[in-house]
Amino acid sequence: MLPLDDYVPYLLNRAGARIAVSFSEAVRPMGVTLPMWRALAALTDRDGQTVGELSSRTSIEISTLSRVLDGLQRRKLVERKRAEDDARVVTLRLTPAGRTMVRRVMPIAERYERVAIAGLSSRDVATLKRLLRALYANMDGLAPRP
Amino acid sequence: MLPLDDYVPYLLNRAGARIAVSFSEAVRPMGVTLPMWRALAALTDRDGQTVGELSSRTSIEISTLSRVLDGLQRRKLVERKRAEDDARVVTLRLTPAGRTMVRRVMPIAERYERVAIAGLSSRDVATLKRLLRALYANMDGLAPRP
DNA sequence: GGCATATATTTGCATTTGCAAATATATGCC
DNA sequence: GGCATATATTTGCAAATGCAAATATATGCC
Repeated sequence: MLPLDDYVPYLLNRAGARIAVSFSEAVRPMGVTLPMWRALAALTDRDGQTVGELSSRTSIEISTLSRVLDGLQRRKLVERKRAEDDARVVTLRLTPAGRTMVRRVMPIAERYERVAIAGLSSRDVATLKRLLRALYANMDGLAPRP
Repeated sequence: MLPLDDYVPYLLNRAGARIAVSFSEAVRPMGVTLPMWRALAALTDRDGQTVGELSSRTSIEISTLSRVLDGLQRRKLVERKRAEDDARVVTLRLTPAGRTMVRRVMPIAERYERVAIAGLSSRDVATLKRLLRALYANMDGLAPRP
């Protein structure tokens, strides 16, 4: 039997959790949480996503995301608007303040990326990203059925 | 600026969270949660650890772990005992029922390991483990100061 | 057009979490 | 030995989470 710290799922969660805790602490002074940052970053990638799209993209559970959006909206970083073509969906847009916040937090995110991969060759980094995507995809079939 | 899904911290959390959710679901019928399983597995590696040791080893926050242990003790899978030499610490031991539970859950854990790394060469798996350990170590300096 | 069914989002509620305070014991110093 | 300080664990409490139910809107069929 493998010791706990030879299991990929454990190693993965352990590393992920540590980075998450550390990054959260770093951005707290700016008044954003990690899920908030994920939402802001994903909206920077593509503005005007719906709540459902953003949920898939960020892997934030949709009811949790709804409340994260409450916070972002209250702080006027994000705008919610019922879509014109399909009023079941709500589209999300960064406000100018939201974009400013992204510009302020981005350097921290980049610093954490750099710290995380410090000492790894760029080849290693490429491999790591590839493997993490593969792992995620591998779990597709086993995810809770909708 | 990188899109969200090129950031290592994001890829890491995403993959880790998906495996965690899926595994949790798989072991729920046996009445164990993921943190419970981690504790049981770590105690299988080495019996008689203290609560603090187990907390570091599993990366479960110590007050959370204390409550996880409440559950494991209530279900008679783990025994708590004040250490004889230093009565500040509590040592933890698997009961026979605890060992039985480990034997029952182990195949599921092994299946998840296999599914996670499906399609990866054994070289890739070795690389992945090495990189995940490196990442974890890299965050050492940035972790919240004690 | 009106009703039944489908999809998207939010809200209610119970559970889990983590920090900080409380408790228990140990060690060092007088 | 007794008190001050240090270490280990548990408990109180508030915040975050996820599931399921409630709400809002759409679509298909008659």
